Amino acid sequence: MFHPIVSPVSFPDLEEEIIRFWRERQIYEKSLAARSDGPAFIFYEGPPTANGLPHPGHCLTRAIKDLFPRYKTMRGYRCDRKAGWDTHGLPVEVEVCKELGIHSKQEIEQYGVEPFIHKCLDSVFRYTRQWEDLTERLGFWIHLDEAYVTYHQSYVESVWWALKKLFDRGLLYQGHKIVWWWAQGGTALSSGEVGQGYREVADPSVYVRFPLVDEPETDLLVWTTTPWTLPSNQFAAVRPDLEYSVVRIEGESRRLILASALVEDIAAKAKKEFTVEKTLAGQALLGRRYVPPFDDYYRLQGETQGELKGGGRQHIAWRVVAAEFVTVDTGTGIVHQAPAFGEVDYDVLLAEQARFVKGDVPPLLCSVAPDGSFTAETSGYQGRWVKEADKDICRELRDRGLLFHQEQYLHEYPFCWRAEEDPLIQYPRRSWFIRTTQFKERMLANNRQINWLPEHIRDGRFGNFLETNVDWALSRERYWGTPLPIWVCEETGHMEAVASYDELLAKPGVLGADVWERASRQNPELPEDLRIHKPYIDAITYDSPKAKGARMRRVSEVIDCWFDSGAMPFAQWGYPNQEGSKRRFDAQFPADFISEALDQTRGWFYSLLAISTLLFSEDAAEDRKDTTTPGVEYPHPYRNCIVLGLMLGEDGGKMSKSKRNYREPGEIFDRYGADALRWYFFANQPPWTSIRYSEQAIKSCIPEFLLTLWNVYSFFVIYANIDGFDPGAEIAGNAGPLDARVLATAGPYRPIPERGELDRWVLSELHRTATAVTAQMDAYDNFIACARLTEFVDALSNWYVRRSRDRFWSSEQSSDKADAYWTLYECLLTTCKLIAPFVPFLAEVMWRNLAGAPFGDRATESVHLCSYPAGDAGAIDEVLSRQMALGREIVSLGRSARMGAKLKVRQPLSRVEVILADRTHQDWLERHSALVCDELNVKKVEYTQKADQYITYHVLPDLKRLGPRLGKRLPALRKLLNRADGGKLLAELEREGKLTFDLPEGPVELEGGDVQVRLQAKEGWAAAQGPSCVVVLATELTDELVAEGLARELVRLIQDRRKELRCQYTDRIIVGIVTDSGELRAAIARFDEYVRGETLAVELGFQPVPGAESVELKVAGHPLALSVRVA
RNA sequence: GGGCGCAUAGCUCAGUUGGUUUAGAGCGCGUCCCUGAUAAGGACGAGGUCCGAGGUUCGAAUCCUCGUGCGCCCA
Repeated sequence: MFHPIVSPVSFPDLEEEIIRFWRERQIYEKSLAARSDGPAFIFYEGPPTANGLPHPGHCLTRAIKDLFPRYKTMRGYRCDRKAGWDTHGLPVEVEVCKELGIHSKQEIEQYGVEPFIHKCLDSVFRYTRQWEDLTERLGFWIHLDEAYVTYHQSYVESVWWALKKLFDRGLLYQGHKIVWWWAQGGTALSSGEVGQGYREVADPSVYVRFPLVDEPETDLLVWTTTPWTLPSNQFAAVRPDLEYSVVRIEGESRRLILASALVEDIAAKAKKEFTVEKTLAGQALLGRRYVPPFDDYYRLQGETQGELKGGGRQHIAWRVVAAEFVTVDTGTGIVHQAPAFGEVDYDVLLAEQARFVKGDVPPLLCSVAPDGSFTAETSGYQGRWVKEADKDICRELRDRGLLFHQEQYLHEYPFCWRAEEDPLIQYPRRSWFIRTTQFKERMLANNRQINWLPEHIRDGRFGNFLETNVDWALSRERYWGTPLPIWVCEETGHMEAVASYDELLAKPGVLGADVWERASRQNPELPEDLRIHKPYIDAITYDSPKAKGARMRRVSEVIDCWFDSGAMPFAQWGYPNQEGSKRRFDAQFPADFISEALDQTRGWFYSLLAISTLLFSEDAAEDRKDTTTPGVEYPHPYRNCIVLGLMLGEDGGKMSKSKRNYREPGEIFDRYGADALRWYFFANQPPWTSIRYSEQAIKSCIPEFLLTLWNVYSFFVIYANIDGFDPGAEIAGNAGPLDARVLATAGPYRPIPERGELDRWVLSELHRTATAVTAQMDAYDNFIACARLTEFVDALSNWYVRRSRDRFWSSEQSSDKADAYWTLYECLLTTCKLIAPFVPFLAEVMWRNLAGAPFGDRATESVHLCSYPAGDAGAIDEVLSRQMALGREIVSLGRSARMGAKLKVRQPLSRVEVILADRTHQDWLERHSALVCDELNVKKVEYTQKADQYITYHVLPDLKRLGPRLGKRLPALRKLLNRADGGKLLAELEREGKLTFDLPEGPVELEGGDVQVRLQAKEGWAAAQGPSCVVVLATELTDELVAEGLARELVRLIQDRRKELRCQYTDRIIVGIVTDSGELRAAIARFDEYVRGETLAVELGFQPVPGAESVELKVAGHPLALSVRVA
């Protein structure tokens, strides 16, 4: 006996049961153990941050991350799944600040770094519980209790190991980074924060004269929107290939130089008359020296020259340089360069610095203090907030005759998102960099080997990003993060990187470890891992090897938390410090599969690739002083990467809590279940398209797929139980996975070729589906795989079961009936396995009943422990498949024709004629006439060859074949074929075996394969046409047919009545029909046996049934009173 | 401003290396069927200037260019 199915089904309740089952029986662990000898399929978990609640977007990521490991496991791979948590970084600090009601760094320091760090730690795992619940409820199998955690000492030490490697190879260096700086708060803002604060403001737009040194009567006309940066001017940039003009201004002796393209514009703006004296290329301006508007620096260094690497000497600043970014869209074509206050300006400085020999390089001039006020180097403005000084600077320039023109300029400018009135400024900060640019080509080569899904990521977004690689700005002037493990000698500046806490404590004269020990004694709850964090780690100092008595102190920075996550391939094992980590790392590198959303392109996808390329590339060996880590072939550290689209809210906008445009995951699970959500993710769109959250779409997955399959399963169980179909009794011993081989040992299980066509057909479709799904999943295409599964379940339900229903109902125990059971049983068992990775709960529920109920311990405990059915291509019967499809098409067309003629299916018809475009399968169809008759309720099917009365023939060229052969002659041929009589052409083709046409450029010969025949039904017939045939109905009705139609109508009414009376399936009834219609009475009398048989009526009379309620009804317009009661 | 992607039915989306004739699916809508899978199920139908404009080609939803709109990333 199978367990009876409770109706209506509640998928969420069933799923909860399965979760308990998996947990109690440790099915996940068993699924791993069962493949312990299998090849490895390596999966990396991109660590989420648990300091916020998960939303449906996270469900998508986690569902995809579950799907492929499950699939691969069933395919025999061993797929360990180690969870991970990202715990460091600015978002955590921001959360804590919100909680404390503070925001500047100064306020954090006032609050105290130590308690602040403790708060960060608390915050990190605030929502872990919700994440873990979600993970389990979604059916995401992953080892949560063995998760790697980025703040753990072992993890941090791995990161340190990597950083030390880079440091020792000279790949870690200090430089300046121009950041968006919140001067009032004393902190840099991340790009995300900056993006939030853009507002449109009016800033001064000034055109300033820079007189040339060697031609004092001529000025460069320079444009800027930040007058306060002028005191820090170092260069003026032009584009060498642009044309510049020297112009004389009406009524003035001085001349101006500006881009030719802008002469008219600027003359108009200044309302002056310009006369172009001569033009010259930007190239000719390069190297020309000018006098900057403010001379605090110029006074001291204006004449300073430095030695060039290529030989010769040049002035270090205040001359014209080349820059590609110069445009003539705005400004003057000559751009003021203050490298301290602009990223592109800074790049210009770096390029200049690179030209000079060490010691002579141009310095970075910065006349602004970190608090945004001018320093003493800007006499006259010292102490003033720069933005506020703009006006006075402009006034001074005008007074000194240097301001050529001034206007207002509307543009987007960032403000601090926490202090709306504070504009941000670009400002240079000392920062640590990783020399990734040196590895650009290797990263690109590595990237080329990665299988990106979708493909365009490789050369598109990600490839482009790598092409424009800049050195990784690693350090952050923050508190909660992996401390940069570099100690500096306070006297000599000598630096050392440290790779572990023990290594640090082993340094000579080490001091300060007691700070942690004291804190730990005071508060024993603090995890040991904190000792490697700020502020405790900062307290640790040791003797400098370079200067007696001097101390080595740690730099103050922490690192970018993207480096943390990018280090996970080795850091998750604590490599190389932890016991056994080398073995684990080697065995789990590189990953076969990772997946995250598109926003990780510059995040995790990059950090993984960059770190791996720098540390582990085969050809990186030349840059390494040691060879302890073996080089690895590309690609690494991941081979296949599905880049998920972003998930949008119900309204198409960003998912947002306040807009309530999505539902909490927990609620989705309770209403529809995890399988519905998973199927919605997998089956509704390729994973890389952006996906709009749609509750309706999630809901509709249930009837579209889950419930359809469930109904087939339910149908099977109901009748198997009624009939006593018991596979457990027919199969001896261990039944294991109940695959075809095991089923074949059952006595009544007949070899497939001996079974009926419908059985052979559905089993062929089953193998076709399994083969296709496996191929698609191997190619990481879950969407197409799901489409195949949907098609199969539809075919199983709406064709196989529907066509087989009476076989299950028949009362005799025939071999045909047994075939039906064994066929459907096999289909359901295999389908369970096929859908298991996608909808693991439903698959398990069905498996536990279909296999577990009859076999108990003799069957595999869980469907997830079974092997995935890869399908047998040899078991696919293409011919039968085509034949059945034709049969279904004929039926469909027949119904369409009935619709057109308004002849309901209940009205029997005498005949249907089918005209096939291609008669290859006509014999087969003729042998299956019964099927068509039954479906269409007709007495006879005829396959007509000469059907000129019903249809016209069109002979069409097979374009794919003829296109390449005929080329430009094709349109003429098409015209000819179009005009010709199709019937005659066909006759000729049949007679001659070929068709010959005279085209303008010579004759053309076509054979049968070059043309396709299309049929078109003529007007005036109850006909319908499809791609391969036309179906024509005989519409004339005899009295006999009408009577039978009436009888069928009556049967329906009686069945309705049975249902209203809540009759059991097996109840016999007594029926009375009172009617004045002679026609109806005649029909009943004529089809008495039929009506009684269908309705299980033991009596069928024309009198009211005593004791039964009589209901007034109509059949085809004939009124009647119907009384029914159980016999 | 730059890069990447997207634009197909009322809605959500497919559309495989270009193949013209009838461009598909689901939902929704309309008409109907079935009533022994039954608080289900099914059939049929209507609905499209494939964003716009050029181009390549015998042939373009598909390839190219430009434009428009939207999204993401970066400035």
